[in-house]
Amino acid sequence: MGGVNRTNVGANLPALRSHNTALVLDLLRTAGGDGISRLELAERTGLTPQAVSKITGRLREEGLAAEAGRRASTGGKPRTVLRLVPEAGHAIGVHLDRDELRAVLVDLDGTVVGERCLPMDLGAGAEAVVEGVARAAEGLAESVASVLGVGVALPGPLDHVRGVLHRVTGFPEWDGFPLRDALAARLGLPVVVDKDTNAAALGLAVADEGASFAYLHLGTGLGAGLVIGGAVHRGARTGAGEFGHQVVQLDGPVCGCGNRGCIEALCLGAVRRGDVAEAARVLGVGAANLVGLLDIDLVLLGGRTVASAPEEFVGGVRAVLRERARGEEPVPVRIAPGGVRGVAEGAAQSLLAPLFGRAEG
Amino acid sequence: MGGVNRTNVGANLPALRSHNTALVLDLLRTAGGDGISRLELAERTGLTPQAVSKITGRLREEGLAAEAGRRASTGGKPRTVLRLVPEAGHAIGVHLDRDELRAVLVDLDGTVVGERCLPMDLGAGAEAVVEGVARAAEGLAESVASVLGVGVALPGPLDHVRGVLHRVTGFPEWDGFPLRDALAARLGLPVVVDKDTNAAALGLAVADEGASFAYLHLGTGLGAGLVIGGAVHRGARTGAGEFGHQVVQLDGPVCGCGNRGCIEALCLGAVRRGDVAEAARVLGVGAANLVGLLDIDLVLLGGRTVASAPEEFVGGVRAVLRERARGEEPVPVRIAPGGVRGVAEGAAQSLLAPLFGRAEG
DNA sequence: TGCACTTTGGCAACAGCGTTGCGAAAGTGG
DNA sequence: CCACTTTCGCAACGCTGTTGCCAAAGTGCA
Repeated sequence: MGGVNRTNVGANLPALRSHNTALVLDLLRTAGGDGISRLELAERTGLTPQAVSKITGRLREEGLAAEAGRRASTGGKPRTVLRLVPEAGHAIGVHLDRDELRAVLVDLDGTVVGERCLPMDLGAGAEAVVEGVARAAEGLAESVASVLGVGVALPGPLDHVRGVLHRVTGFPEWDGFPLRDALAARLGLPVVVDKDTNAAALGLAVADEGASFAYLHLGTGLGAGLVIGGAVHRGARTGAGEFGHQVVQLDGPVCGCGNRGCIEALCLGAVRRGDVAEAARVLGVGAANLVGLLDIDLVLLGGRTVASAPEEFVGGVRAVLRERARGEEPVPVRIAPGGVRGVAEGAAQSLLAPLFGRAEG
Repeated sequence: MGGVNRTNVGANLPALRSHNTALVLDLLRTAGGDGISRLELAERTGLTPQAVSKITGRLREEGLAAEAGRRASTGGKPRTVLRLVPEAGHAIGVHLDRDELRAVLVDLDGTVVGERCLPMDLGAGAEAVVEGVARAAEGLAESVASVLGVGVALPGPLDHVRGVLHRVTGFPEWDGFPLRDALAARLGLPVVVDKDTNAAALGLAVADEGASFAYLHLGTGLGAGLVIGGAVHRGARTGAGEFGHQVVQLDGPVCGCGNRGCIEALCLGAVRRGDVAEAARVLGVGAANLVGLLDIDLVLLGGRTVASAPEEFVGGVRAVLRERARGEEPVPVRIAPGGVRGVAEGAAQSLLAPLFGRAEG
């Protein structure tokens, strides 16, 4: 995690403070509108009530937290409920898809408070696209006092750390383009670039803290976002989640990637033939492989193709997982919530994540 | 990490102190016999030289670290080299295989300073096996002042957190046996139970700090130990690493697990037919799937079957990975160092790991 | 041989973290 | 109305890494 977590770096007092502050903010966020009391925060964090009081005191001074009524008494002074002040900060998330641009403005709570959607050809060239994204972001940012930054999600492999695109599938002219720096220079704001499936996974990870799950996205291609222990796993070269080109059929039909028997080729081939049941079965075999390998606790499905026959896909994948579980409780399969805005919302979350101690995987 | 890392728990001063201490100890360990100076420790940890001096001062008082000569001067006072005192602590690692028991005594450095190996039938019943392990451990512990604990590694699924066995493959009588508690009660020492592949992976992870790799073990079965970011990934139910029953051949030959087209069935089938090249190719396809999914940076091979034809297996797996890399630098494939003692050594490391801030994945 | 300079690393004072001790505030229940 | 419970802030505290400073221990040139 960001401050003190999972790193081989020394910790000092400021790091300790920001770690605990982020922890409290995260609990305030997940508590949502119901709020949470100081003593509950103390129990959940393991800190003493006094430490929580100091931390929440600072947060209230900064305007990030506020008192919000009180609980019923249990025989003594009733607990004061605290809540996050969502309007204290905003972030912009942009989903650059092949044919459209969708930008959302979210508050600290993750609630969408503004949205723009316009047609956009990814092949129109870097300058035009950067300008389009910048205009959309500026338009959204106008309505609020300050914006933490802009998260951009798009298909294809890229370098998440340096914010450089590799080979956006079907658009070779983007190869090597430093999207993050170009956009950051144009907007004067922090920018984070991420793969669309990872952004979607991050958005989904906000709800279930500490969970491990896979988000399988079946649209014009097939990809996955992996969340392990609450953090998006991107791998050493940000290339993790290459789910579509997992081989599940030795010497099977040739795939566009050059290999044989990739899930993507088999799955989309079946869809093209109208055999949704077979597509779901192949997807299920891949999902079962993934579940077995990583021992995750949830599989979420999304993407246009899945959306066209959600129940068949969920049912088909679920059947394979149940069969493989051999009597034990199978891993649940669900449609990913969030719909068409999921990727853009997740992209915005990549800016909010550090604030809540959810660092890079 | 243990104290402050990757957890949603609050941190206080003692946690901060133990985190930094563990960090310094870990650097002292990886420096090995060469030692490391205070200023290098400061650079590597990001702490100030003064903080490092205080920490190493405490370690020297406790006998865990010592001065070991000095570096050449660069124009001023030469740096004093510090090193870990390996004899300051020991741990015992036990590898319970189907037909033999191997126990090692290692010091803080991980060096094996004692070993016992005896035939042992896993089917001889819980009491007999526990007693055998206990005697071996006691025999090894005699020679040193104090032992941190005992790590036991064995095949088959188990609950690493609670130390309870599930279904040791081929030995149904072990189902549900609380091995950790039984052994801890018998020995009066902390005990950790782990799957053999995970223990081997942990042992290998000690060398490469922060690395992500997969250890593929091909013996009488096929399993994997996954190390992600320096920590062994066991998954929610300690079931991660089910590599052998990844399906890579839809509707392929039936496997012992009931599915069709599992890597294990295909791979061992080929070995049985004497077709090592095909076995290596199948293993390579599985490895490539894994590399693509997790974007790891290394594949290590081990186990009796691999050891019988190491170059063919490494070459075969490497060929598949190179083909899939499509021109980019392929992920390296190597034989896992450690040999027959690797699992036992890794089991011992699970006791040492917390001391060096390497916590449970 | 001596002196200027560089580098290491310990001593002491310090700021800031969560913790502890304690008491005021704000309820319930007889 | 009073005893009791529970919440929560103030103040003092212990301990962390940090900073300022200086002694120690080398090199290199005159």
